[in-house]
Amino acid sequence: MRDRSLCGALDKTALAEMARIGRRRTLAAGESLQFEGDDNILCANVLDGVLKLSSLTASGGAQTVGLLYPADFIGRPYADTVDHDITALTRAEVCIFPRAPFERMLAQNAALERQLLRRTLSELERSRRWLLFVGRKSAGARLAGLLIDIARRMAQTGCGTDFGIGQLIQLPLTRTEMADVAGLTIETVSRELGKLKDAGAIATEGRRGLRILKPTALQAIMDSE
Amino acid sequence: MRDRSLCGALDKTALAEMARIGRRRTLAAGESLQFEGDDNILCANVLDGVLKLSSLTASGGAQTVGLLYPADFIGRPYADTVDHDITALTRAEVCIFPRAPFERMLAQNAALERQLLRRTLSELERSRRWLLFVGRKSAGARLAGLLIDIARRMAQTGCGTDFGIGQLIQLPLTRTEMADVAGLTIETVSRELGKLKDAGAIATEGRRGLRILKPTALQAIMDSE
DNA sequence: CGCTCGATTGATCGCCGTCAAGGTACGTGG
DNA sequence: CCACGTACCTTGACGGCGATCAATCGAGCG
Repeated sequence: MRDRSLCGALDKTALAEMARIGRRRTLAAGESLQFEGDDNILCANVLDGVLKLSSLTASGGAQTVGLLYPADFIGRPYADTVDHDITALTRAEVCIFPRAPFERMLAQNAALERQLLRRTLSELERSRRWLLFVGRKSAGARLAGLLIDIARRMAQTGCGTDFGIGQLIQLPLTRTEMADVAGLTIETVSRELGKLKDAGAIATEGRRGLRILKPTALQAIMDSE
Repeated sequence: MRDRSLCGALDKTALAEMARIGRRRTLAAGESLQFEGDDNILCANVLDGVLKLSSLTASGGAQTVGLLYPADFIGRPYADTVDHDITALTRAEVCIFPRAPFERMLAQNAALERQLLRRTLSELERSRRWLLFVGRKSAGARLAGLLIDIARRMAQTGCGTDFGIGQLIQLPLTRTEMADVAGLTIETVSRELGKLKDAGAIATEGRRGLRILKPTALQAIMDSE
């Protein structure tokens, strides 16, 4: 896993330095690493589990603006305050770096900085693609897109295999959390999941089990409108 | 302006190198610099004018995922293909760098790379904040937010002043383009602008003239729901 | 002055949010 | 192992916001 994370860019001494300033922390599901508005004092790497990046709106509703999987980077170097809440969706493990020494490492290690730049660029791209979804697509399409994205990421994380047809996936999100990502309500999520089941595109197993039975059908729904 | 752009990070020899590989180009309003799916062969800096980053949906509708103002950076180093159309909204001037030599410069110039990293991080943050808007806010709130954002950016660009009450702003977007940014239809944009006028928050002058008469009222609408 | 494209205004419809009532998974304790 | 309770999820009825369809208006240009 190390080679997919930031640390893939590092040589031996840099790795040692990284290990020196970092410390592991385990988060329980629902536990938050930081809140919007906090002083920005840390960066981190996700080692295990899934976390969300979210903001609260005035009316109490939440909008999740990103999901974080193993090997993803957390934090925003050079900023003074934190822009979003970061909360563990599942039990999660992260490797935390205090921001100041981390920035010092960045300054001294061009390879690390380049890696972070690449990562940030592709995160920006992800965010923009999702913006298109939320801005223009129907509830069904958004949900299909979310499921496909989750399935892909979980498969990568799990064991490097592509996600196979009918394989059981453990969803890292509750219905409420899926609604927060997609910009929908929990009721709509439930109904649209029902439709996807009726269409035979997916099957559910308990609250968090999911099987994708017809990837192409699901993709078609995602692309439609 | 140079000190707000990427080039602010450069020393004299680097600036000369940059000038050597870059070439200016003028775009007419509506002209595109690149299209989604193209080979990724260029990066650029916006010198003047406003451009949009957009994607087309299956049904022909467009979603604009970002606006680009003077000093903003265009392009995605390290990627093979282009993710979005880039189109000039107004007559615009850009400074184009072929991607390969630009990446070579990045590799040799840590300060330039750091500057680009900072820029990308804040662009990611902008994108996520807008995601929250599009995901959760009413049509009126989205439009108010868009107007405030445009006013701020245009004021910065224009002459460094904060945007004053009642000052005339030339909108760089048509109604259709505003709709594409906000994820609305042109009719809804028109109606919501009407409401904002009725409320005395703004005044319009011809198609593209805008005055913000009550910034606080506008901000309240933006924050509401 | 007239033409054309963009903007406005009106009428109607449908998706999805809201409110409300069960129903089901899953953990806890007997 | 089963009963129970709670939190999560599903399902239904209804209403409103914004999309869609359609007609008119008006600005800006030749």
